[in-house]
Amino acid sequence: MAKDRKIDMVILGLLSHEDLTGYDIKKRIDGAISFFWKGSFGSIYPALSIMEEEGLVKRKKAGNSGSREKILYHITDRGHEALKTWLNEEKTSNDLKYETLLKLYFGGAERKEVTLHNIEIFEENVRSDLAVLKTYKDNLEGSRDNEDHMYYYLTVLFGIETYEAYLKWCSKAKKILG
Amino acid sequence: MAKDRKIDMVILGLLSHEDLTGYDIKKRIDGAISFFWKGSFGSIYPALSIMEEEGLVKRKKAGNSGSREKILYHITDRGHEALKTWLNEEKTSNDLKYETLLKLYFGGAERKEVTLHNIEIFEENVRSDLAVLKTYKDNLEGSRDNEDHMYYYLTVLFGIETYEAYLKWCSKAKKILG
DNA sequence: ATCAGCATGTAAGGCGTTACATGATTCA
DNA sequence: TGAATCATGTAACGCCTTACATGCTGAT
Repeated sequence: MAKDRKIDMVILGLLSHEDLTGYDIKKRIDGAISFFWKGSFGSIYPALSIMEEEGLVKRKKAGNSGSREKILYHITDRGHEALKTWLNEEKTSNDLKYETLLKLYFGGAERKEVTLHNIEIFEENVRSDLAVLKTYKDNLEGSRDNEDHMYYYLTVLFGIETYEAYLKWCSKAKKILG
Repeated sequence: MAKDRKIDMVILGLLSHEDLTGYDIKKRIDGAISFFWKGSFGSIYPALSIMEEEGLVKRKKAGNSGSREKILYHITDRGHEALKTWLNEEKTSNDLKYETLLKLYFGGAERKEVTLHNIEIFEENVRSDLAVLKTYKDNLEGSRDNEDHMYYYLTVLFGIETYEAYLKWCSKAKKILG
C-alpha cells in the first residue's frame, strides 16, 4: 500500500457502505465530506486502478451491453482489513492550511482596512457554509434511523461547532481591529 | 511568480519584519505559525533561490570571513509589492484536511471503542496545543506594545477559540457515542 | 437538436516532503 | 571530544490538481 495516500481510505470507507463508480465517489466527496477532505478525478481513478491491483477493491460489471462500461467497484475482504488497520492507527495527522490566518498574521504590511475586509470575506463564507451544515443537521435529526448515520451526524456537529467559533472570533477580531 | 506557492508569501511576510536566513525562516514557521501553516527546508531554500531571481528578495552578506556563508535575506520593494498584492486578493483558500474526521466518518467499519479512542487521542492533542496557545496569549497581554503584535495576537485568539470548540465537541461526541 | 450531467481516463506539471550530504559552532 | 544546534542545500519521489480528450444519456 502507498505510504500516505489518504484518498485510498476515503474510497475504501465509501465502498464499505455500498458499491460505487469512480464518478459516484467523486460526488460523495463533494458532499458532506468536502468540509474536511477534498479529492479530484485525477486522484480517484488512478487510486482505484492501483487498489484493484492490490486486491483491495474489485470491479463488478453493471451488465450494460454494448455501451461504454460503467464500472462499479466493490470492496474486498482485504480492503476491509486495510480500512480497519488505518482506523486503528494511533498516528492521525490533521493538515490545516488557513490562508486566511496567513494573511491576517502578515496584515501589518497593509492598511488595516484590507485585513478587515479579508475577515469579512472569511466571515461570509463561514456563514453560508454554516447554513448548509445546519440543514444537514436538521435533516439528520428529522429522520430517526440507524447507527451508521451517527458518524455522519458527529462530523456535522463538528463543523457547526467550529464554524460557530469562527464567527465568534470574527466579531471579536473586528472589534479589536476596529 | 509561481501560480499558487504560498510558501513565497510566508517568506515575504516574515522578511517584511526583519532580515532572516533560511534557517531562521524555518524556525519562525515552526513557532506560532505552525498552528495554521507548515513548511520544510526542502521548500524554503528553493523558494528563496527562485525569489532572488525574480527580484523579490536579495542577499545581504553577514560579512563572515573564510567560513561557510550565512545568508541573510532582505525583502526588496518588488517583494513588498508582491506581498501587498497577495493581501488584497479576494480569493483566499483554506485547505483543511482533518484525518480525524475522516476516521470518524468511516467509524462504522470498526467497533465503537476504536472511534472513542480516536476522539480521545484528538482531544489530548488539542488540550496540549491549547495550553501552548494560552501561554502565548498571556505573554502577549503581559507585554503591552506595538500594533504589529496585534495581528499575531488575533491569530492566537483564533486558535484558542477553535480549539475550545474542538474540546466542546469532543465531550458532546463522547456522550452521544457512549 | 442541444445542453447538462453522467462517466472514464490521461498528461503535464506544480508543490511539497523526507532523507541525505556536508560542514561550522557552541557548550558541557 | 562528543553532542546538539546552526546552517545550506540537493535528490528522489509522492501526491495532487488542472486541463484535456472522449463519448453516452436523458430531459427540454
